[in-house]
Amino acid sequence: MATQNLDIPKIPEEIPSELAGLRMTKQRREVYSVLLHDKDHPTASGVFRRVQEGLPTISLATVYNCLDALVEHGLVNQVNFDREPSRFCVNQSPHVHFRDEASGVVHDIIFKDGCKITDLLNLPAGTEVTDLELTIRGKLPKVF
Amino acid sequence: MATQNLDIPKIPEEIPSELAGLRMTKQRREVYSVLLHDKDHPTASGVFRRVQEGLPTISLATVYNCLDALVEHGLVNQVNFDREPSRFCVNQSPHVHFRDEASGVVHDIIFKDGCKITDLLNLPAGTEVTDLELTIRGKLPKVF
DNA sequence: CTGAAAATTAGAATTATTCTAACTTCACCC
DNA sequence: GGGTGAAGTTAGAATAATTCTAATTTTCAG
Repeated sequence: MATQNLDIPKIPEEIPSELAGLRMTKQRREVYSVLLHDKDHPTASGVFRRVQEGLPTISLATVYNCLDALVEHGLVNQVNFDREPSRFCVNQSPHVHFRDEASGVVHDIIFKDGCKITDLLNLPAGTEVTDLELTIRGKLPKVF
Repeated sequence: MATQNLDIPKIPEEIPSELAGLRMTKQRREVYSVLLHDKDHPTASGVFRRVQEGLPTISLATVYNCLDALVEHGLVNQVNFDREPSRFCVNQSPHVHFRDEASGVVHDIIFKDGCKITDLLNLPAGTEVTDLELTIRGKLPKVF
């Protein structure tokens, strides 16, 4: 099942030796780099396959470790659709994930300016939201 | 003397023999009944444990089958938090799931009147939304 | 350089879920 | 009621994403 992104990504030339307090080992750098280049929400195995091209000796466990570390430090988002394998994308401006049922493609959807989802909800006053995940399934219009 | 109340059905006396086009076998009825009674988003194993009290011979596979059937027919919602085991609740008015990080408890949160989440999103005009899942993590205020 | 801490690795273990194949129950028709 | 085919249930095996373990390698501070 392929995925793709509606936005055109910009790729930083160089990843520094430390990011967000996370030491950038060559494995982590390669994993992060794969996600920066291919913004199509790959699974851990997908990342593994691509990273192997540059680092043939890397292990799947390391890919999981690296993804965990990157997610932990806020550099990467972990996206879950139902119980399917987790998918990963670089963390950008807040966005939600839309899966087109016809093609299976996952698109990033951004909010309209100034819109906050929690404004719509009857949350108790004073509730502190630390994380929020919205996934949508549907059909895109013909033109897409 | 034999006990006399073994086949008296639990809680909602009148779950009909068919619901939403789904034949209500005694296993499905019991699973549904558990979810109607305990609205705390149990996992499949949790449902299994509770259903066993009334139907000691039921198998875990059947619980999964029943939950699938109930979800398929729109009577039950399947809720996924990250990669944790799926949780289940009876389908009611549209709501989102809030997990309190302090207690781990999952709360149902309803929308404010007239609010539609898709109004906030830059979806291509004409996009048809078939399903939508919003999960939130956070901390409730002290008073809760 | 050296020792400790952190990271990586291969493979085993875990676990929620699905599959399989045999058995049972059900609904319908005679 | 009894026969029949479909639907549902069951126990146990299989699957697969992820995590764990224990051993090795790399990194960094002193």
